[in-house]
Amino acid sequence: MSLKDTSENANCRAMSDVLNRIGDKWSVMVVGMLSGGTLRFNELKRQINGVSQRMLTLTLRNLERDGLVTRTIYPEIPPRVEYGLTDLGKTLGEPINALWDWSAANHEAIIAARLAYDARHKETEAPPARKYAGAA
Amino acid sequence: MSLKDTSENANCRAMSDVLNRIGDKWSVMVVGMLSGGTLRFNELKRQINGVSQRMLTLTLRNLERDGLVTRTIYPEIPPRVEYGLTDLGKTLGEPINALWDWSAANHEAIIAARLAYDARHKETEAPPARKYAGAA
DNA sequence: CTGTATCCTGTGAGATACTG
DNA sequence: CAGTATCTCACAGGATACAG
Repeated sequence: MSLKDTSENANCRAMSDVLNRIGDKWSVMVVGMLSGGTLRFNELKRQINGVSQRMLTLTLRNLERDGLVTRTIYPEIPPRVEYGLTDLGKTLGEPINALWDWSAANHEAIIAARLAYDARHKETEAPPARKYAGAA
Repeated sequence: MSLKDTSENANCRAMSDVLNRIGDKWSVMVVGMLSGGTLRFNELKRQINGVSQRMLTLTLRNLERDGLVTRTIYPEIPPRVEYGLTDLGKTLGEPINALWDWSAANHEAIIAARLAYDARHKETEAPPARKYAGAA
């Protein structure tokens, strides 16, 4: 199925749906982390630099709900919870990896393109504090 | 390069950066549309169902800035502007397609997982308004 | 340790109106 | 037709405090 099918809402919605998960950087991080094996909550939190407890919890819940991540509670004291990828989660790892590779391969090109673009438009574009053209 | 490298900030940032573009559904749509050939502004607007003029403009600007999309102005009356993919944009199409395929293939599984999850948690837990912004 | 509830802020994004 | 500017609202997400 090609990308051209916006009118075909079924696929379009599927993609949007998945994109909402993929596009979330924390989800991607979590899937990446867990691809190396199961981890506990705080292990994840430590390894994923910059994630807040709240976001990690929400991310994990969403991933779990979508059937991508498993959550195993060990009713001990202190409590222990381990997260891992489901089979579905593992298959998702592949397209994500493709994207990761693409990013690594082309990030520089993008940066360069941005610089070029900005340079190109610095001449054309006017300063930010310009409201009306009243007097000047 | 594996996904495991959050500590390795270079790749991590590259990924985040790219993800910010990929994660945006309009960007994905535009790239998808343009993969079939160049289109004019309003052609895009019509074909991408639900996009506002504003968002389409912003999306196109970002894609152009990132070197993924070309913008060609024909100084006619009425004005005509055509958008197309750059080579870089085309290469991006491939991982995106992989994701698209994954979505198509696994969307049902995800839907099912969600239903299962919701059912599983309706018994255990019974909070109707799960979002904090709900009742206020 | 593993979460949930709350507050607060910035930003994303639609609607609308105007310009060239 | 193509695009910019502005207003507005909702929501994502960080910080924090509390609970099991």
